[in-house]
Amino acid sequence: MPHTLDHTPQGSPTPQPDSAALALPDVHELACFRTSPRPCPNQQLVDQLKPLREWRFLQHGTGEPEAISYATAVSVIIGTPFVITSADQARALPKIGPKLVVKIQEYIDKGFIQESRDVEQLERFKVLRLLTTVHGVGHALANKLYDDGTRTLDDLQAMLKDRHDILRYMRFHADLQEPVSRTEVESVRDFVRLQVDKVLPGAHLELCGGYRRGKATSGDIDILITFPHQDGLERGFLRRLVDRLVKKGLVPRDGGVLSLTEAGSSRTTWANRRASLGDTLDKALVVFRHPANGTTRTRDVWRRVDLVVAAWPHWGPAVLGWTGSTQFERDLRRHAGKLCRLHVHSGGIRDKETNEHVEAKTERDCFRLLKLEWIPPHLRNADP
DNA sequence: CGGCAATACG
DNA sequence: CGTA
DNA sequence: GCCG
Repeated sequence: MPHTLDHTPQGSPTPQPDSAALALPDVHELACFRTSPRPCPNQQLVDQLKPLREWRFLQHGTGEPEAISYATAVSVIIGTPFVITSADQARALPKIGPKLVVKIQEYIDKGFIQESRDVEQLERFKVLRLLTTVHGVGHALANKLYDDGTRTLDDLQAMLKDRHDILRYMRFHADLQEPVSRTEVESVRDFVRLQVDKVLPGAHLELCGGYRRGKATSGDIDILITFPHQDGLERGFLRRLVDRLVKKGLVPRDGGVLSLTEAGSSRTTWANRRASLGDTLDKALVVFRHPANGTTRTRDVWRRVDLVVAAWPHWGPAVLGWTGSTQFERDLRRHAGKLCRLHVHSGGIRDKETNEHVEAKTERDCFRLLKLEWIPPHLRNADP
């Protein structure tokens, strides 16, 4: 059983008060067995390790071992419910090996990590971070551009004269870098809901992503849509919604739709072979015009919105998958594959053997299927 | 030394 | 390769 | 980078 809220009173009931090794709770290696609040007890340490993690992401990409190792290590520290005050305590944590122990020791001694400060000063680090803020520019292209001399966003636009998608996107880039407050996220959802209801009434909208995890601000806005108890109504809905948003001027016709995939619709409108293999979600990544309101917004602003339409029988996995955080999802799927012989993805849960879909209408159904204790969204902040 | 979450789409 |  |  996981440590739910293990208040370990530091002292009295311990047999040997002289021992430095007071009974501290074990920290599970998987984020889906831990609670990950934000901020966490070791927030300052996490803040120090964050640039090192990002640096590896920028150099190698998010899927490479060099990056994953740091992501998992930082995630473990986030999920550690006590303040780490010694190298021994660090060494006892899963995924924390010799290299990380040295870094943590340095932090305990000095309150900072020199390599972290050095990385933040690196020209290459700063520029890669800047370039990858552009939609469509990942670590590979960013590194190539840097090697070719790119240092600013103007440089980038000069270098990518043939990438019309990226050039069109740049018109909105400055707005899209601004953090979005929770109240603004809710306002955008209300604007979207208005249009959703006109396309087809009866939809249920749910804000996911960082917002649902309780973050004070969000980078983009994840809106999940379903039609409760009405399997099938969602087919073709997203295209009609996006068409309407474009016609209304809420999404720029020229470059406002970054991508539109209709995996769920195209597959099921074709024949009635539902629930067999990999139902997927329809999703649209758009640039959304959030109209001025005269008070908090004196002008229209552009916001990144992800619209995701899920069929009602797969609502649970959809909400679970789009709530995150990234590390929480990784560990969840690792656990599912390792112990439950289940395939988990945002479009559904399947038995690895029979390949059959397992119904999960709610998020709690997913936790139950995976034999996990419920972890509320605000304790799934397993990434810095 | 192999594995590290997942995978469709453009 | 880049994105969620 | 860490683990089995």
